[in-house]
Amino acid sequence: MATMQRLQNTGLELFYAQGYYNTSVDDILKKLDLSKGAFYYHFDSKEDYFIQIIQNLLARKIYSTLIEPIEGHDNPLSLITKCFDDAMETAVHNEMDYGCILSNFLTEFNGKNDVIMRHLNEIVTVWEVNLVTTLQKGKFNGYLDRHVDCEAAATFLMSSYFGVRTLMTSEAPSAKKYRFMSQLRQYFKSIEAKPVNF
Amino acid sequence: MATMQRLQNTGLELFYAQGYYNTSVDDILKKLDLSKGAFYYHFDSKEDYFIQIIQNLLARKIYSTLIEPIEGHDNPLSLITKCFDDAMETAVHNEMDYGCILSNFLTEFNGKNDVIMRHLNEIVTVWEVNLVTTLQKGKFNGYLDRHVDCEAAATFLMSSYFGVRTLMTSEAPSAKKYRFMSQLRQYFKSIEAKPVNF
DNA sequence: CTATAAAAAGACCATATGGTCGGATTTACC
DNA sequence: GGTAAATCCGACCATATGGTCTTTTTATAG
Repeated sequence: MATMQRLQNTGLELFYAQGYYNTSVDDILKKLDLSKGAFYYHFDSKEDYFIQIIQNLLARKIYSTLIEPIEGHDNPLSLITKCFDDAMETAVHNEMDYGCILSNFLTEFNGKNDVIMRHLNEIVTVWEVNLVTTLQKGKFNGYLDRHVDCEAAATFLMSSYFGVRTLMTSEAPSAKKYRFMSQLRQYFKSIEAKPVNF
Repeated sequence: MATMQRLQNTGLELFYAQGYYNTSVDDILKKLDLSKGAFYYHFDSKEDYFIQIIQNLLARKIYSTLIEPIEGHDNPLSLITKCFDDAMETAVHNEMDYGCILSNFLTEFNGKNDVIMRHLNEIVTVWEVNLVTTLQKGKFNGYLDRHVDCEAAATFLMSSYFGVRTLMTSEAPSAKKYRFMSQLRQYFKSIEAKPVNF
């Protein structure tokens, strides 16, 4: 694999596990047995490096785990349920889980680096737009109650997902997942299309 | 005010705004116009310093904003609604909001410092226990449907609150708050006690 | 084989960091 | 006023950090 790819992959790994500010360029170089020269040949700075990681790896990761799985013409509530369930199951089985990578970086860079924040927010927006669209389509197709505010539902879903991933990192992730999912279904039941009365 | 108090207050401020790893002891000292000697006279290390801040300031802060407001014999769903609304309103009006301080530190220290994580998790547990107790009492008093899983509801509430505070930091906090609250009420409607059929 | 450019090495630099330590200064108390 | 303890100062240290620069290696085309 090309050096540039290895650098980005290992960078994302370490930044996710240890945080951006708590991970030095030397840490990454040591892990790959590379030199400073190799690094600064491919990237202008640590910040430039991270931005490329965001665009090349993080964006795709979020897309493949949170966006693509909810596309389709089925009941969006079922798709979202399965999507969240799968994502959390991966986290549970990952002995070293550090929460939702996107949420973590949002927390780390908020108020500290506007450039990086813009890139992260772009990803958040893509997710949000996709969620809203999916919910609206679901409403149109008769899966959701027609009174549902899809923007609000999307915000609520994103919030709860970010939060539960944070909570899961501290204690009893499996129990947290189970409890979360049960209440997510409860919430979904309250916004799904009501059977028509004859 | 005593030097030790000033150090702790300013420390919490800066750690919240910039993160623990991204804030140096010198940063805090400069802001207070104090010297290294003063700092290391009162604290053994940066870590010891932070732990004292957690116990003296963070724990109280969480208690006064998230725990104490939901104590009482009224409808717990109303109390929680008002508590979250107030907390988020404070965040909205704070031009420089960095999210839920507890959630942020959980994210920053997860997998990096077990000692600090234990202290943070203790606070999380206190909050959780209080939420569960309040909900159970509410069920006993006929405010909640008798089928509600109170542990699950507490997890769901904590998750969504952590998450929405993170989301609010990135864009349109006021809109996010409004949307979140509307869906929180929706969820609450689905777990409140159902009127009895005659 | 050689010329050329891409890729990588690694010594070096300025600055920042957490932490130490001997001494100065302030405070409390007799 | 004198004394001892509490408080604070700031120079100093070892190490770490992001980044630069020159040199060497590697690959590739003619």
